[in-house]
Amino acid sequence: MATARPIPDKEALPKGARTRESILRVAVDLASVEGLEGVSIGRLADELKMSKSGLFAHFGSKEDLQLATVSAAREIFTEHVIRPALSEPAGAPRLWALCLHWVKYVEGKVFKGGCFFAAASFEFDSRKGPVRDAIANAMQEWLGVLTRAVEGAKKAGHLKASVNPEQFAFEIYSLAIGGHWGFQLLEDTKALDRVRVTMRDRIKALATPKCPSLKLPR
Amino acid sequence: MATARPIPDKEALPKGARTRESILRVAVDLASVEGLEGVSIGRLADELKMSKSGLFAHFGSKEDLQLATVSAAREIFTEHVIRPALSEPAGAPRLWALCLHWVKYVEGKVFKGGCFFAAASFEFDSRKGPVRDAIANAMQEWLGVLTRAVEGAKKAGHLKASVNPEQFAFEIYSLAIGGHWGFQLLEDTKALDRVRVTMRDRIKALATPKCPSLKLPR
DNA sequence: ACAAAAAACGAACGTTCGTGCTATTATTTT
DNA sequence: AAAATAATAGCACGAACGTTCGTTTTTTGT
Repeated sequence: MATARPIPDKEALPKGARTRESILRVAVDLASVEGLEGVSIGRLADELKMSKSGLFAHFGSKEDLQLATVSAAREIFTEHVIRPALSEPAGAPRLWALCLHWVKYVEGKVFKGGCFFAAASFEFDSRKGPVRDAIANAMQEWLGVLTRAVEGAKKAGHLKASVNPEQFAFEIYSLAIGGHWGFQLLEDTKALDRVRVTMRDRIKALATPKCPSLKLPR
Repeated sequence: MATARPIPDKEALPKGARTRESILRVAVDLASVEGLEGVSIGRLADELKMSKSGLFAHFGSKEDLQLATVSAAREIFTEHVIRPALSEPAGAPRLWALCLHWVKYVEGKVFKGGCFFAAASFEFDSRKGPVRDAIANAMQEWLGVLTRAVEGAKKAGHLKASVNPEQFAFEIYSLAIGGHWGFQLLEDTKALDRVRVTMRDRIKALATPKCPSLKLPR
């Protein structure tokens, strides 16, 4: 017979998976502040009020924990930046939405220490191994999303035919990471506003008359 | 009487200072790869074939070692990027020299793991304390150097009067850090070439007819 | 050359690191 | 409700961490 409760809406996941998720949610936050290598199992266990060994059992090793953390961060990133932009029409609006959502994602402290991948990228950029590869992979994909958005804007006739999508996607990415640096390290509260303006200026400089207007928020 | 050796040219520094220097030279290299927090005293001592305690005595604490490492890195950065550019005439040539020397400094692996400050910036960007402040300070100065170079280029009539120096300096910085990311993390060997081209394009887009030509190396 | 000072060492400290085990609880499934 | 399974806790390990201390070696100034 079925369970007496007619509302099986929530928590269909088994206990283990739920715990795992909450561990990873704390792990990504911690990693964005202390770095991925700086997230120790003991520290993580304290934060979650569980035993080191109990937590450890969810992952076979520290490296597996790091890989799981990277992929958890990837999902959160997709959720906050990529997915909302994909619901915008292809072309300049979608490209612009990617920019705006990225900035909002940093501004809104989705991760406590700013963008997880900004930290992880520069932490692992001269190492070897699967963790570095996972990070590089995620970033390659992100750059790919940006590149395709630029291509889409070209196809929609919003950007000039002379635009090089890889080049321009890289430029936008650079502005994003530069803004992150100004915001987080230099504590320049205006940094992210300026990034939005600069991004818009750059898009407009390469736009055709067909390009719809790009609105700054608020 | 003077020493028998008539060539007292080298090593006027006392022993302690010389050792300290060689420690810090290894420390910055190691930090550019493993991160500043990742440089352990034991590891550093192994690398230099000296005892942990002997090395430790040169610095009162790990934090002091980190601060010394930051300022050693700062000197190396100045030597490789800022000083050579200052011998160029103020204006677009000096701004362009800053760009080129920065790229060369990354490309030439002055630090084993790429730019020390790229790593350190993103490692400490959401922490507190004197180490973070020292890094932020150095980066603020670097941004200042870039900003003044843009101002100089405006004054020389090489850049349009409409150029906002802070804005444009930030843009150049962003391209630099973006290039570092492509080069180090994505292992894109063309990344730095593309950065040079993009930087030149951006300068030219804001240049007046008076602006001298900016040559790409090789 | 000798005495004073500085530098380097070796051992030990208390912690924390990642990682095994073996129990003991919770949760599912029957 | 009982049996089977999964999740967590407890404890211990060897290694590495930053740091302290007393001793020995090396450099320096006279």
